[in-house]
Amino acid sequence: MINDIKYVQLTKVMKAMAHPTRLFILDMLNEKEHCVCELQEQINADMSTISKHLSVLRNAGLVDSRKVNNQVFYRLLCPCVLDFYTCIIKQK
Amino acid sequence: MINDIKYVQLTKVMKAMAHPTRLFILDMLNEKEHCVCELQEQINADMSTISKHLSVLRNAGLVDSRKVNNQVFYRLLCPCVLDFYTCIIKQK
DNA sequence: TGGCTATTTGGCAATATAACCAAGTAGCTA
DNA sequence: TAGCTACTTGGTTATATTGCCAAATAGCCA
Repeated sequence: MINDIKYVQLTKVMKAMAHPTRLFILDMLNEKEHCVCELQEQINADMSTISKHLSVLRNAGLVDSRKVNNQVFYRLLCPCVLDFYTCIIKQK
Repeated sequence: MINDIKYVQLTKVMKAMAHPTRLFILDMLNEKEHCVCELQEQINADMSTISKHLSVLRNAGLVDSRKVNNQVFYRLLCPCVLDFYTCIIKQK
């Protein structure tokens, strides 16, 4: 019951979103795709830290990436996750 | 920007939901309010563990509780969070 | 009051997460 | 090829989360 695929998958997505930097990245990617260095301009952290956050999001299936020359562009796969923002904020 | 109240609150809610047992509890509470011992019947864990999960959910503002005699009944405050389930599952 | 049930809290050990630095890889461009 | 830029990966340390047991609290009921 509690070990249903459903809960395992949902937990993975929730964990991926349970960090302010990653929520911020999702917001940025909702607007348009961005490369890692564009994300870094807005986020005060080491590029390796941002790269690791991105790989958490990708493992959860929330984003995808494509390489263009020596840059890597990330895009949001699941814009529905952002509807959640308004749902939560409204409650407060 | 990244330290906006928005992201802090959202992160709190996401962290609260980022555990299979807590997602399962939210599902159970969506059906109707339940006391801790009813939850325990469905969850293979120590009651103290379940109680701690419930306090995480309460701190995030997702559930509320009321005492009836020597039982404590929990109810879902924010049913909108469950819409998220279908959003995610649909993607897969 | 004493004992029972339901629940919460404290403490601890195991595990997971996060951030940085350093080093590695890949694709330019000179 | 050498050096540069963009990014990822490995390693380490600090911090947070989880789950159990034991003990505390609260409300019955005899």
